[in-house]
Amino acid sequence: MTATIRDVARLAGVSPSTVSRALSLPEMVNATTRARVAAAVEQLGYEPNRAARGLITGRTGTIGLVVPDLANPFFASLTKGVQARARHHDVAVFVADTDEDPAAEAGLVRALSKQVDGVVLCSPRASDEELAAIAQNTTVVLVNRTAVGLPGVAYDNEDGMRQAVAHLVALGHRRIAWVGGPATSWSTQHRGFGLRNAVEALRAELAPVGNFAPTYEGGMAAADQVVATGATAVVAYNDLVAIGLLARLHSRGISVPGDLSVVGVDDIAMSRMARPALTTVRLPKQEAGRIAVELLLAMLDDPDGAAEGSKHGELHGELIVRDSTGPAPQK
Amino acid sequence: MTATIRDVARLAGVSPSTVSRALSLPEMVNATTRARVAAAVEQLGYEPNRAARGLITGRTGTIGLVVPDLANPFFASLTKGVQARARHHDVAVFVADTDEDPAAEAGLVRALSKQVDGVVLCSPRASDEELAAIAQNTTVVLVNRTAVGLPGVAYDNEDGMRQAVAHLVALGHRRIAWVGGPATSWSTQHRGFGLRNAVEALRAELAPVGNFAPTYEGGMAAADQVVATGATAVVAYNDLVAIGLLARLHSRGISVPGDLSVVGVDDIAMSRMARPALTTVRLPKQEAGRIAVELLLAMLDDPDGAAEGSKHGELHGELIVRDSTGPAPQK
DNA sequence: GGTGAGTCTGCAATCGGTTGCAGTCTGTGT
DNA sequence: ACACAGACTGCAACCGATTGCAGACTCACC
Repeated sequence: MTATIRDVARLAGVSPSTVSRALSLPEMVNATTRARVAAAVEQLGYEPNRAARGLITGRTGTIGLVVPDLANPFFASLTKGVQARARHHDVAVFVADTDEDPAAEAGLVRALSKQVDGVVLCSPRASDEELAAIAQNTTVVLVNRTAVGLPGVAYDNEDGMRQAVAHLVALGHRRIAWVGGPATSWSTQHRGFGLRNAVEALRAELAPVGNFAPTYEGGMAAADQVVATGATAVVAYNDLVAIGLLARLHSRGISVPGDLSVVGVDDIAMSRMARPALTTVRLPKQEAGRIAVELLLAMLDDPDGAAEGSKHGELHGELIVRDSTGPAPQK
Repeated sequence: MTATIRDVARLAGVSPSTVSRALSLPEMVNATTRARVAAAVEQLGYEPNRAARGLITGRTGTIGLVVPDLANPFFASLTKGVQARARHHDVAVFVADTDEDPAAEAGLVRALSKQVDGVVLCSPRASDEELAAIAQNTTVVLVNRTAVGLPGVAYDNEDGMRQAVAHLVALGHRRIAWVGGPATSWSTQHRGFGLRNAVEALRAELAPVGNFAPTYEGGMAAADQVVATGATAVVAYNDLVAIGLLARLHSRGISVPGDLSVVGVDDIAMSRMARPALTTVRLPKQEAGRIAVELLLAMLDDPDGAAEGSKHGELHGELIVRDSTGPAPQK
């Protein structure tokens, strides 16, 4: 059906080996031969069979991506970034969605690992030990978190929280509530930590209201507790939670930002469309995917990991001020 | 590194052929031998190398999915459905995002087609001819549209529009505006058609305001024209457009649903969170992905297409009434 | 006991490439 | 004229599976 390397060889009047070399090690073959091969390749529209190549080289030209939930715009953007960068390197991407089920992750990665050269893993909930076990048999790059000994790309959450708090304090807020995401989530821990530091440095006060699902519903559920803290501003785990807060606050007749300022994290598309438009810490999502791919491919090209230094990527957020934050209300 | 079929054979004291058969054609091998093989497989954690198998069978156990934009929640849901169903069949999915560039599609599908058994293609803009050309060399299932001669799964847009119009007419609306998406989009054409029919059947009046980008910005841009038509209700191409409308109407001080009722299509997550919560025609998105996969796999198993009858899937939308529609204002 | 059918199992070819090794050819230095 | 290095190229083995074909063995039946 489709042309094989033998067809090309016949047409060019050379052996298959020469064709193979002309394609992968061009400097090893005579320029005129190379031209004949190129012509034959062109004429037949030949493209090497990846399965056959992979069989002998041990590389598949494919990477895997595991995310908790594709329908979450944060992960969708991440996937876009991974995908675009991989295509740029002529690498295909298997996407697997765990449906927010951390237990399924290990199995998925194991199944994937047989078919790919490496995996970009987005696993906010798994423990460091679980991750280490997974990385035992597969080349893995973490994304959106770190774990000792494993390469990864993550956000500088502390810096992001510092920006948010500085903004709020400048607006006169002194007591700031914090709606955390799942307690086991890496981001929850780091954002909480960053927040505590920032608040302390600026002589304000933090009022954590506990852990909630990282969803719109989570935000709705948290809203009343936020109000009860008496805080004049709130930082939410992410934008979905912040938008949930907005909804519940609105229905209780609490004005944003008049009575309460709200800050999210992520800057998903929806945040711009919320009412009031959400002030948030924008995280470069596609960028994270891109860097993760680069990291992974670099590791695959250099399995000994000589380039230890570059095994971590760190990305910075940027505060986007919109309409959900304003001056603290006068007592 | 990992166990091969030879290792298993040696451990079980049989030939590789027998191992292969024990796994793929169990009834061909003696029960006791089969048990020995099974034990060896278990002990070694053997799993057949897909590349090697694909080389000889010509099947890769992989399908491709091409979508315009993963960041669009509609396509993200679709992808989830495809992905879940494929995993259920132990088939991996390559995801490719064309970045809303119809020109890139053909190339992408061609590149993909070398590596997969078939492709689920979501291409709202391409012409029937372009699709036919693509399907020449690859097994393709269309999704979210139809084209003559090609298998696919699509929504019954006319039925959905009928539901929307019936709802609006029941609320007393007589003049209904229609904000179309891209003119070349299959869905725009079919929704427009369905709308005209429904409006005519119910003795109402349709006021089309032209074609806009299928985005929030598109909706913002369309809003003033909608108002200018004097309609008391508007059906938007999709939810993103509807939410854009909501935003612009709000900033102009036009009350929804007091002055104008708004209906979207899709029911993306964001619609529930809009203010007012959006009335919309819910399209079963994951279901579409699932059915497309089933269709594709069936075609692959039966290349002659004996099962002509089942080559099309049709899905129905369901009107979800929320707060953006209400009684028509009294003149 | 011999024959034939039937059931398993193994041999070896094959899929489409890649690569170590050896051979050919050309050109240069002496 | 000869030896030798260097540049290409081809042969053949190999990656890890699947599968047509044939051999081995069992069993029943005549």
